[in-house]
Order: sequence, then C-alpha cells, then structure tokens
Amino acid sequence: MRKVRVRFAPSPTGALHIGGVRTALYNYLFAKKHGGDMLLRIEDTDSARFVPGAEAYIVESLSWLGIKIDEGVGAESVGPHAPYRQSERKAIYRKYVDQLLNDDLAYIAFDTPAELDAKRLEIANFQYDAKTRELMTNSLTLSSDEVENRIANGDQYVVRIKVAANEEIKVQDLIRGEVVFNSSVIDDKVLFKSSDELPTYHLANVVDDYLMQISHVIRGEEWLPSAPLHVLLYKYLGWTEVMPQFAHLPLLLKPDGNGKLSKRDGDRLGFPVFPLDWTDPKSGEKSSGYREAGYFPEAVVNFLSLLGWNPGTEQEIFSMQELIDLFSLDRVSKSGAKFDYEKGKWFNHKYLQLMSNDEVASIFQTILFGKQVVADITKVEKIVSLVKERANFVNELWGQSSFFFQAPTEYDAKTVQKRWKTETPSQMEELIQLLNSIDNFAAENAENLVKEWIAAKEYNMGGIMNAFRLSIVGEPKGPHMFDIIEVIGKVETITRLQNAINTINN
RNA sequence: GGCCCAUUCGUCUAUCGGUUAGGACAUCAGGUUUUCAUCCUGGAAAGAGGGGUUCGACUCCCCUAUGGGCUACCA
Repeated sequence: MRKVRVRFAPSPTGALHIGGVRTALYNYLFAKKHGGDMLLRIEDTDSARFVPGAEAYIVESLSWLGIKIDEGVGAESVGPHAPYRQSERKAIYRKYVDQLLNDDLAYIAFDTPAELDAKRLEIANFQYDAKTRELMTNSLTLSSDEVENRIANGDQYVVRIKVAANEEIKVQDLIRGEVVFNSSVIDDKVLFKSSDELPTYHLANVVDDYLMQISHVIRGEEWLPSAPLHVLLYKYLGWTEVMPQFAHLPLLLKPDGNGKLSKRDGDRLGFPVFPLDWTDPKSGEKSSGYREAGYFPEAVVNFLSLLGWNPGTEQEIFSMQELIDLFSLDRVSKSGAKFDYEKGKWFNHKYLQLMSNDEVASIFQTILFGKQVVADITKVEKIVSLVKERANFVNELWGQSSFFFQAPTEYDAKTVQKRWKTETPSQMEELIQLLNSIDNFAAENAENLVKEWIAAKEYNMGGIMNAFRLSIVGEPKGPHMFDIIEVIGKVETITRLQNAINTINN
C-alpha cells in the first residue's frame, strides 16, 4: 500500500476562507490518521490574482489552528520536491506540455479572448471541443508552417487538451462512489498559456500531484466537475497507475437562505468567516477572524470537524488527537452544511470551561492591561473562577467582572427604583457598621453574620441583599454577593456602600 | 440552457430494510441561583412529493420538485 500523502493547495488570492480551513483540516486528519504526510503547495499560476501577504496569512492560519505542515511552504524542512510554489516551478511544466503536444493529445490555439467572446455570442452555449475546434484558429486547422510562423512572429497562443468526443469517463470518489461523465461535456481546456509561460490550474495541479506523489486528493465539491478532466490528464500523461484517489467534500453553505458561505454573510450576520483578521492590501477592506474574535483554535477545529463529518457516536468534544484517531472519509456526509455560528460559540464556551483558571486568568490579565487595570494574578484567578462559566469568550469576562476592579460610577435606574426604598439608606448604614466589625471577611463567615443580623432585625432578606448588590455592583447582576466582597475586601466594600448612600436619590 | 452532486427536527447530524426515528445547537416550560448569567430537568420539533422493489422502506431503484456546484487564457 502506498504511503499516504495529501496536500492542501490554496491560491494566494486573499484571506483563507473558513471552508478552505475545513478542507485543510480534513486533509490533515486523514494524513495523520494514516501516518502520512501533509503538504502545503501554493497554486499561484494566476499572477493577475496574486495578493501579497496571502501566503503568509495561510501559513499563519494553519499554524494557529494546530494543523502542522510536514512538507512544502511553511514546513520546518521544505522537502524533496521543492519548490512548492507553482510560480517557481515554471520550468517543470513545459516538458509535460510538449509531451502532450507530441502525443497529439493537445494542440496549439491562437484564438484571442475577443475572438472567443465573439464565438460565444455567435453560437449559443459555445464550447471549445471536438465539435467546434475545427472552426477555430489552431494547429489542427492551420498548416504547421503557419503555426511556426505565428509563434516565431510572437503571436500569443495557448495549449489546449484534445478531449475525445462521447467517451465515458469514470471518477471514483471516496465519498460519493463512482461518478460518470461523458467526455463531450468537457471542453478543450486551456493547459498552458504563452503569455506568461505558465500552465493553468488543471495541468499544474495534476503534474504536481504526480511529481509530489500525492496519494489522496481531498478537496471541495466545487472541483467535482473538473475531476474527469484530471482523470483524463492522468491517462494522457501515462500516469493512471499512480493516480491519486479523489474525495470531494460537501460545501459550507450560508446560515440563512441558500448558496455558498461568503465573506458577505459574515459581515451581514456578524460573525467571522476567516481564521484571522485580514486587511486587503489593495482595497484596505478589513475582515475579522476567529482568533481576534476570541476563539480558541481547539474550539474552531472541533466545530469545523463536525461540519460534514462525525464519528457516529454522541460525543461532541474532541481533541485534535481524538479527531485524528477517529477520522474516516467514509463518514463524511455528502450534502452541504449550513454554517451554524451559534454552535461555534457553544464550542468555545465548552473549551473555556475546560480550561484551567490560571490559564484563563493569564489571558484575561493581558486584556486587563489593555484597560489600564493592574491586578494581582491570584486575584484575577479567583475572579475567573467566579465568572468563567458565564462567558463564551475570555473577552466577555470583563463585562462579567468589571465591578471587581472598578467601583460603580452610576446605578442602574430601574433597579434603584425597584430596590432602593426610603428605609434602605439607614439599613445600609447598619450594614456598614456590621461589616466593619467583621475581621474574617471570607465569604462563608461574612454571609453567616449578615444573615444573622437580617434575621435578628427581621429585615426583608431580598430588600437588603438587592440594595447591597446595587451598591457594590451598580447593576442587578454578578455572582454571589459574599464572594464579591471577599475579593474586593472590607475597605472597598464599605467605601462603595457609603458612596451608594451618598449618591443614590440625591 | 447543459452537466454533475445532494435532499431526516429551524440548524449540524445518528440510522448503513424491521427503532416509541437518537443526540447536539437554537427555542419553549419548570427548577436552582432571593440578582443576572450559568447549570439541571422536561417539552415541542424531521424522513420533499409520486411511483416501484420487498413480508416490510427514511434506508434500494425510477420520475418529479427543490437546493447546491461547475460551465474563463480563475483557482
């Protein structure tokens, strides 16, 4: 059995889409499951669409997510098939173009884009193929002298594959089974263009997969229609024996309505569709990423892994290693999955709860620094333990705990109206007296003493506690009152109570 | 238009001919928390339609419908 070698082969045309991330993830899981290699190859044969920074973005994204590249761009050691950028492999492809030309399996065509457009207008559903190639300007209709003259003359040309009419082409897909195409629906695709001496995607992809000994091609479903062309290329080049196995993944769809998930959906519905923040170098347009939105990479990986695959059990939370152990292409679903952002948040919530308080505290502390809040790490850790379960993201912790660090500057009007009665100020004065006399401010002790006082005075428990909370927090929210005052301490507690008495209703 | 792929609760999905069609997210109702949130318990919620095949179809086949992808000198 052949060594498993898979590749992720994006084009550096912008930020890596979350669907692409999932494709990379599935490739990675499959490779690691079978002890194989994961390659990263950059498919930049279209210089017009090249975007600076996109490649670095892709590498950083995969690294953040914990998808390790064994070979190619971004790998620790580049590998035996370098270079792994197609633009740097220019010299390699020409040989195979010539081979196809010599074997009469491809031909040279001179039709300009304008002429092709004209043909499309002239003939409805025009396709450059066995039926129409005789009508066009190419090496099949021109004399060989004429062809040579034109090339010598500097005329631009392309090399097209010569697809035979009406033959069955079978694609074996690991997810979908056998898919049969009729060769007549495939056009004579351009394989190479003289303008930049570069192959197009199809040829470069097949040649590189062959040379890099790729065993499995795992890619998005949008490639299924061109799979028969690729099968044909393997056949024409004499490589059928080592042709990789194909697996076409279902697409990620819009959360609402229909269609492929796009950047616009993220903007419209308010969630990231990219792993990392990205600013388009040309337009300056910004897109938000999962990392900066506060997601843990493990949560994103877990979430994406289950969008189109599941192990058949009711387990929901998986480490990368568990995913590797469990992954199997025959458990990948066939139909597209609508992107359910709410579930993504839930995954992050789960991972936040799983993370230890000191880990969360150290992340939270950097957020606190950004807010000019300096706090001892043990105090931050204690606060994290009290509010962590309320949050989906570390960056939500501030909203849940700011009152630990800052006294309220205003008091929620509705709560004041509801909880601050005429007798409240004098009760709070009494509470101050009581708290002042307590030496052990640990939550349990303070709670017992305060409750005893309330009972002895026959005060209303809710009336006291809610006014107390309003004084300390400023709003009707937050964890257990006595946990809060234990953290902020006696002096601060009394200060806040006094401040509330002085401020509210004045 | 043509070709290809797909179709189970609102969403992600389990089921690989015989099940009260299961789980999760979201939602609703109770409970806990004298706050808010969390959490716990429970409820509602699905086989696109029509034909076959079969003792028996969500499951296999065909048709229809719907959705999606592709249809460039882009990937």
